[in-house]
Amino acid sequence: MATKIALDISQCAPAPGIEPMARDKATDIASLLKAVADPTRLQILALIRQGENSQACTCDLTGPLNLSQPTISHHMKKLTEVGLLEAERKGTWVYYRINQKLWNQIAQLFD
Amino acid sequence: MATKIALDISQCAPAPGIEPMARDKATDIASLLKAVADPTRLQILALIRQGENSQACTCDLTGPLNLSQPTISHHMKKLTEVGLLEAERKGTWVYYRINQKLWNQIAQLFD
DNA sequence: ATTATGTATCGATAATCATCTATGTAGAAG
DNA sequence: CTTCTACATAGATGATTATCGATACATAAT
Repeated sequence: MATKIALDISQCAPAPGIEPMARDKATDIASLLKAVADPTRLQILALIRQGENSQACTCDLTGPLNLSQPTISHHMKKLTEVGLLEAERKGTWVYYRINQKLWNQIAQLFD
Repeated sequence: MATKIALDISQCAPAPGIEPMARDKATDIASLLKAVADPTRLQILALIRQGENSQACTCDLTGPLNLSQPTISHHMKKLTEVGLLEAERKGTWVYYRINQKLWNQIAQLFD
């Protein structure tokens, strides 16, 4: 005798063909966004953008942000590592500029 | 006899009138960006955007992302707390949609 | 050489967080 | 009422990280 199979229509059935964004890509984008997702670094970026020639050195930032020089240096490294800042040494100073191309690419992530 | 004062031109002298972005504002923006700056949540958002009606429920995501249900639930909460996701209950399911207005505002942060 | 200024690195610490298992809650169906 | 499915919450844990003081490195000036 044939057993009746309950056709359970109310099961969660995610679309089988749906593939998530590649984990590597997601991790890369997350690293970039993580660099920006910090209040101090947002303030740093804003200060650089409004600075003369859109650049600034570390010592320009410790005062306004009321943070120690190693802390600022730490943030500059984070932002430079992901390519969002570019550094140029001039004498004792190191000037940081924003990588506009990468900056624009962030905006495009949210189109 | 007048003493000669050394005019030390090579001191770091940040522009005095420069005020940094308000800390509260920076913290708010950082909170929003922190919610997005995670590989799993980026995958979740991408899955929702490519899903039917641009929405998805939790059980649609555990499979493709290979994560436990509580972990997915945790991420949904994070995204909902900052307003990036909106939840609607329909029976046992909870459907999540993206808040397009806020999504667009993120892009405008990088104009 | 020595000193002074700007920057980077090191080591430590406290806080945040992504993930899990276990458990609780809510709605639907028998 | 009991059971099943979907979702949420609690507690624990290991990893990451923002910050600092101390110290090292780099460049310029005396």
